[in-house]
Amino acid sequence: MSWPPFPSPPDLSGAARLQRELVNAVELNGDWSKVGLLAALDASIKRGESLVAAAVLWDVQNESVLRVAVAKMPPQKVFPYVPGYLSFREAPVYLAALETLGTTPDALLVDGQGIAHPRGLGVAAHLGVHTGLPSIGVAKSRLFGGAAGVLDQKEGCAVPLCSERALVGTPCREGLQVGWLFRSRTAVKPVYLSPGHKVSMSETLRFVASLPRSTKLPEPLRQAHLWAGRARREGLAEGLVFE
DNA sequence: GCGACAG
DNA sequence: ATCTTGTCGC
Repeated sequence: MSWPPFPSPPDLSGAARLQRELVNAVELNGDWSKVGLLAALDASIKRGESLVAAAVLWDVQNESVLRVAVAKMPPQKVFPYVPGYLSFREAPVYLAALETLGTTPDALLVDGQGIAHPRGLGVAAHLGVHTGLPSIGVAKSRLFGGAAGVLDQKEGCAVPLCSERALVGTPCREGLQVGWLFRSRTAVKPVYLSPGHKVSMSETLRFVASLPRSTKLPEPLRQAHLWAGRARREGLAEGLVFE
């Protein structure tokens, strides 16, 4: 559970170059039926303050939180938020939180896009390729792709999220599926699911739909969101903050 | 030039 | 992402 440091490009063109290079390493297949340990990742930040990340180790079988780790990164070291480049901002602190967890999970569930990204490499896909771990992205809003059809209001329903244009240098043509629009709760805004790494399109939906959820976010991510916010507001120290 | 734009 | 009051529904 020790990974290389996460690269921090000097500018956006350098970041885009890295994304176009790493997108070729993304693997869109894999069986998640035996994923027992899941790590859910989310971050919280307030202007001028540190970026705080929470990694929640989730027991898939028992649907419970096993452990929670918190990591922080000083504002000066935090890459600016630019749509399309979120991984350079959040992945470094996610990596630190994962190391603190002390256990390598079987897979990652990340707050953000997987391959449903302008260059095919959202934060979930990037983190998956960097760590070699299977990953799925769950985003609360759209970055790339359009819904193929009308999404039913009923919870559990889904419609494909398809590419609005071809992505040069990749097999992605216009119209190719890049994820799912998933209604986690009846009459609630849907979430955008997309494969990150080592997972197929169908497994992405099957796995997320199998997770318990009381709100639009699957429970592991909701917990990560709560802990990240709590850690930031209450100034919790870095390290294991639960179990 | 204009609109879109994860967190 | 963050902040915020009221409001609606189970």
